[in-house]
Amino acid sequence: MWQLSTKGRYGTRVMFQLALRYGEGPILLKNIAEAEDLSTKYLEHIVPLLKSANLIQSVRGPHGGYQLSKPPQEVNLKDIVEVLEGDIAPVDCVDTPSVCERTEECTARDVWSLLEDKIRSTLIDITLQDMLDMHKEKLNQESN
Amino acid sequence: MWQLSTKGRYGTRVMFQLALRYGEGPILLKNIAEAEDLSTKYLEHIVPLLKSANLIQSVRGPHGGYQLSKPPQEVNLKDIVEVLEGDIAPVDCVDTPSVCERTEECTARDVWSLLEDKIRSTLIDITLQDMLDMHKEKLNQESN
DNA sequence: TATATTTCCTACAAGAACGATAGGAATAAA
DNA sequence: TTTATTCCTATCGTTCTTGTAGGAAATATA
Repeated sequence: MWQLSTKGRYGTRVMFQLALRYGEGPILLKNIAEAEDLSTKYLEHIVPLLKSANLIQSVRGPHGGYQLSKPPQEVNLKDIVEVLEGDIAPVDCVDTPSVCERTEECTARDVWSLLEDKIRSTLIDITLQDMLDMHKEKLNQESN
Repeated sequence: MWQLSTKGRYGTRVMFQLALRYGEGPILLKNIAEAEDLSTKYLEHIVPLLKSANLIQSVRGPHGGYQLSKPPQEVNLKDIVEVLEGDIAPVDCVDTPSVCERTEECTARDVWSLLEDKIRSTLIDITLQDMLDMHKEKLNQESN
């Protein structure tokens, strides 16, 4: 396929929820799961990826939870997707030429490389703050 | 994952080979497989997708094979990838809102939709003729 | 210190997708 | 009638996906 797995999809939504509540201290994973209608137990499987990339911090025990390591305007989607899904490139040979002997002569690889550049720059251009702004804009339009 | 399957990768390379030999009549699948170092038997599984989308035509029996339905400059990568991999969108809910009840309020979906637009326009912009040109350019550079 | 709360870690598992291989039917040229 | 080729269907092992489950470790609070 050509699609994000639940890691990428759910993980992004977790980051969005943490951005919504940035500055409020640690947020319970249970609350995030409820807000996004996801399984807490499954999120426990995904969240460590975000933590190991230092995108979020955790606090254990009562009053614990998760919070962003950096303010929303300093976190972009490329960072998030990359840690959740692996390389951005649509084919392995773009980032890891050694997987195929034909990489040098392969014109197909060249176009996938072009595509990767576009995807990467698009994702870099979107920060969590942008998502917050989009969210706020949506709420405003609803009330009109 | 977030990557093209062999359908998308091999299928694109088949289209490239057919573009290389456009106008020469039907090309044997066996020859394409050899040129791209792929399994003929496996390509037999992929090629029908291209045919059902009318991107290529087939001729059965001796002197048979496959050829492009349209000249290389009229075939773009979006057409190819879409028929091989399905929807271009990185998540189902962008093209098929009914898969999730949260589509209207979901800001994550909004950004995936932005991403789809970029991917789609990038792929539309690249034709098989562009790939032929890139290939030719490469050969020229080699000989210098 | 005891308890409750929360993250963290590991194992398990059903189902789907992936990446083929295999055999033969249908078609058509020579 | 033979041969070349596409076409169709079945099968198969492996990996990935999408979870569930149970408990260990850490820590705030009473």
